[in-house]
Amino acid sequence: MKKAVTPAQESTEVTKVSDATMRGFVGYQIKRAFNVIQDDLAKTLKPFELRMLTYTALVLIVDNPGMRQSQLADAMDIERPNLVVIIDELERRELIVRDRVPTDRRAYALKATLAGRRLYEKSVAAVTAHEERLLRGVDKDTIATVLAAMKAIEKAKRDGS
Amino acid sequence: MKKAVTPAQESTEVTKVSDATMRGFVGYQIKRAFNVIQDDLAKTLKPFELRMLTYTALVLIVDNPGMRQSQLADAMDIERPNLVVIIDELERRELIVRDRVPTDRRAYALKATLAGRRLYEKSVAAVTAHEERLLRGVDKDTIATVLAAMKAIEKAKRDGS
DNA sequence: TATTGTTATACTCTATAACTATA
DNA sequence: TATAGTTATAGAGTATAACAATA
Repeated sequence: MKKAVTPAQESTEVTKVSDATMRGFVGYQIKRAFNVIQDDLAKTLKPFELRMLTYTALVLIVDNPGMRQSQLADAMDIERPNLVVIIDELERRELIVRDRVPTDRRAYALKATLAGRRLYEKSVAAVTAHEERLLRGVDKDTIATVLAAMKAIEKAKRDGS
Repeated sequence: MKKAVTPAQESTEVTKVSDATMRGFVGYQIKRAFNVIQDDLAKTLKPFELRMLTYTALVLIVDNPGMRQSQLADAMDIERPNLVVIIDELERRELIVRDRVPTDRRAYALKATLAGRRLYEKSVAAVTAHEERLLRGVDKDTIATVLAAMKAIEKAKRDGS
């Protein structure tokens, strides 16, 4: 939720910033873009009282009913303890339920309620619109290329460690 | 710094997770890749006692001597108050100095010290190697496409607000 | 009045260790 | 012993309001 640059800051005597050095710093540019996305997404999800993490969890649970928390944490690439509060929040709002798994009483099978599925429908539509807004000016092929590159980065990590 | 998936988690009866729904969620994939980058970068910078933010600030100051804090915050897309602690840390380590601007005694001109420039040289080399490692498997053209897409997302934000 | 840098503060995300109950 | 989920906690990033000094 950053404010726009003020005119006063734009017109100074100092060298225009550093495209030269930072151009090669891919992580820096991805961070900046991610901040923009995260910021706009937060605004988009606010009317639904969801955040990126609660939204992602809800979508994954609706699409994969019966999923366990450890599987969901793995899918979301977050630690189990951090997922607990997310699931707590969705359960408290009665968007999902924790069902005990009969064959393994340690685990929960996560399922969306009707209210959860309804919020899912509305919020997915809003997020789709949000992404179309931010990605206008980026054609379909480019988006596919970006997604492939993001997966390649994840893969490099898996292979390297 | 996530651990690898255990074999036990990989072989379950639950549907393999949801590429179908999440594929369209570009922000989700960028977030995952950014987490990987951030994580690997943190390890890369640890020997230099730098983090992504302190590294970025150091690089920008070395390349743009005389920059003011408000300009740097703007370049880094963070709020002024959050930059203060970053600059404090770099100054405490004597990597940069805050010089009063004679023509505007409210502002500081930020400049790197010799030690700062030396750390810059070493850390930039390490970060370059880190990015080559993570981006092996992504060709030059694709990287250029990704960078252009990231800038387009930033632009969409600027135009939209 | 407005801007630069600052302090204080609060919220979110992330990560680890240690616990419980089950397996 | 190991795993699923939990609790407690700490570190880092981000955002806003309010202040002093200066313009």
